[in-house]
Amino acid sequence: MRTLRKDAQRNRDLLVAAARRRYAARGLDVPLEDIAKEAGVSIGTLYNRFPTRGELIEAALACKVANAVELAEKASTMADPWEGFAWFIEHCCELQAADRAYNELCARALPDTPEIDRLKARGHELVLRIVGNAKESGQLRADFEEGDFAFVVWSTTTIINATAATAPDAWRRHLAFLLDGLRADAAHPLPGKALEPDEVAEAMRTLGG
Amino acid sequence: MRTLRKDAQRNRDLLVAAARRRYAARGLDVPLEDIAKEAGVSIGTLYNRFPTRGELIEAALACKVANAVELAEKASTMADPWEGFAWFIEHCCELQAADRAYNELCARALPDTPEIDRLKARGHELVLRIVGNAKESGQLRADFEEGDFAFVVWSTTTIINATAATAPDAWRRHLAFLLDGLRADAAHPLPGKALEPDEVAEAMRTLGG
DNA sequence: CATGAACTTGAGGTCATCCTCAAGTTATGT
DNA sequence: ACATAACTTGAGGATGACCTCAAGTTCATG
Repeated sequence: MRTLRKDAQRNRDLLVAAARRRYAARGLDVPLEDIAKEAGVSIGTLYNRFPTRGELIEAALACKVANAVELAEKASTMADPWEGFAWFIEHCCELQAADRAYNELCARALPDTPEIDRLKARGHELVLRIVGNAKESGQLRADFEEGDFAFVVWSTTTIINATAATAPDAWRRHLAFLLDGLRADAAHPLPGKALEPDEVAEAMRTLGG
Repeated sequence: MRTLRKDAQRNRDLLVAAARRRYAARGLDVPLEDIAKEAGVSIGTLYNRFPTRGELIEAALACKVANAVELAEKASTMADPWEGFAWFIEHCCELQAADRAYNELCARALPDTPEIDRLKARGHELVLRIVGNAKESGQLRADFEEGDFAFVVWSTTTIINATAATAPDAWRRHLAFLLDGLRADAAHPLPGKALEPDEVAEAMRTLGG
């Protein structure tokens, strides 16, 4: 990608910032014309910089994904593995609660750019480690698998959306119930088997379309 | 409501049946023209019978709500209170999994007609009883409240949507984790306090709009 | 400066869905 | 069988979002 002319770069920055604000407030389906207006730029300019919807979403939100990966980095090195596991989940949910766009992203897939792929691979690796540590320490139930992780996040998305306006911390209560069910000493036999990583990816694609 | 002319009644029935099919397959946002076409009737006729979107949704789906209330009736009289509680939740989730429209209804509010109000009141009463019984028997944790019930249902909606195509029973695994966390012997202290019934209603309104 | 390439602009074409209404059709009661 | 109220129809106006492009403007470079 060649470097942009100064005015073009400025407009691009304005657009990304505007997109972040509108996405956070109204979700990923906000009309593109709203974003252009918020940026103080014409709709044509938006299309010049971001020919497809996905490119703008990625420019606006890739940093949020990086953010989540940082959380995972930290969680994976915490002294108490259960604390690391629970802390990571809690902070993922906080990200969702703070930003409607991120909430929707948890249930849609981002476009596959090299940058996103790298983040995904790293996140994947870290989740494996976090889950593995917590199981080894005997605190996380042994039948919890990596594929169950997506469920934990998905399980709070509707709650967060529903209660954002009236009781923005309500999801914490639900999460506490669920975490209690994930402790080793709570375990009862499970029905079915966990999803494989590619099944999780496929499921996200389903939701997006 | 006066009785309809014979042809009008027939068209109404066709419309309701068509709406059920389209809603179940594609969700509540399916275009009205699709429903009219599926019913083999013009769009004008649809508007004659159902001047507002809500009226058609109600005509098509009130029976599903009645269905859920029947489940609650049965659950509330089951011999083992924990079984009743878990059985009811499981079957609510099955309803969601079988019908995309019902899934969406769990997170939107139905219009308030006398019929719906009656069902809601009865459902409310039965949930109180189911939860009360399970707590009294010492199987359900004592800090679970009626307002937490909505969370249990909401927690599966995204999972059900995401996995409907690829792993239609995956939600059962998640629900098993959560139920383990709801057993009395799993209880750890909870953050925050439960939602009041009016807060739940308000939250549903938020999601719908 | 001057010139061309890069960039911006917004009116307007396209599309999908919503909803209405004037004209035509059908059921129903006498 | 007839009159009339009830009903159906589908073309088309209204809306809102998408996306394009020809004309105008600004930047960067010699």
